[in-house]
Amino acid sequence: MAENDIFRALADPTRRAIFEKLAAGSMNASALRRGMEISQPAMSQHLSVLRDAKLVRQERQGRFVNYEVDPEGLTLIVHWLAKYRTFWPTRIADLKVLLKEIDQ
Amino acid sequence: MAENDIFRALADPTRRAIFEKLAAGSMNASALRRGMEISQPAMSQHLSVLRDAKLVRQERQGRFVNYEVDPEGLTLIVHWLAKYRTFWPTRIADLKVLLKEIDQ
DNA sequence: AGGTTGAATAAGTCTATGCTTATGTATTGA
DNA sequence: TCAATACATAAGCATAGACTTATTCAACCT
Repeated sequence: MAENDIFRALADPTRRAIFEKLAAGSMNASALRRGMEISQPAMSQHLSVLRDAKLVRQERQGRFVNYEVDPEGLTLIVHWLAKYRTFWPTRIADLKVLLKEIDQ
Repeated sequence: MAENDIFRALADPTRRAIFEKLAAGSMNASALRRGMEISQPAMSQHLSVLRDAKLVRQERQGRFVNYEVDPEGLTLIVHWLAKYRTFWPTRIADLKVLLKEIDQ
C-alpha cells in the first residue's frame, strides 16, 4: 500500500534527513553522503526505500545517479492529512494562514 | 523527537486503522477493538504509541478510557509538510483547491 | 581491454518492534 | 468486601528493518 510505504519510509530519521537534504537541492548519492556518516550501501538502501515510497525519484547521469524530491509522495501525504482536516486547529485550517506563518 | 514519534506511530497499518476509527468518532478502547481482531494488550500498546505521538489523547470515564484524535499530532505533520510545499504540484499548492477536491 | 569510480545488490548480524500470555491496577456494583 | 469489568504493564518471542562486509553492475577513461 502506498500509504504504508510512505509512513514507513519517513519513520526513519536518517531517511528524513536525506529527504530534507534533497529538498534543498537535487544531488547524486555520493554528494548526499557528504557530512552524513553513512556507508555507501546504507545510503543506497535508504534511497531505494524513499524511491518505493515515491518520495524521491532518480535519473542516471553517466556514472552518477541524480536524486530529487518526487512530488507524488508529498501529494499522498497531503491527501491523507486532508481526510482529518476537521481536527486541524482553526488557526491552520486555512492553509494560507499556515503558509504565511511558515514563511516568516 | 516529536516528528520521529509521529511517523513511527503512523508507520504501522493497525495504528493508522485505529486512528481512522477515532477520527470517525471518539470511543473507548474496548469499542475500538470491535471488528478489529486485535488483543486487548495489543490495542493498549498501540494506543500508548499513538498517545506518545500526540495523535490521540485520552480521558478516563469511570471504568472506561475514552480516546479521541489529538489535533496536535496532525498539526505537527501539517507543519512538516509545509516545509516542502515548493514541491507540491501546483494543483494542490493552494489547499483551498485541495479541500474542494476532497469534499466531492 | 583493463582499471577506476559511482551505485546497487547479496548475505549475514543485531536491534527494534509488534505480538503473545500472565499479571497488575482501577473502578463499579452486588 | 469481593467479584467482575476495563485497561495497563511485564516479560518473552518472532519477525522486520537498519546496518555491516563482500561482491556485482554500469559508465567512464586511458
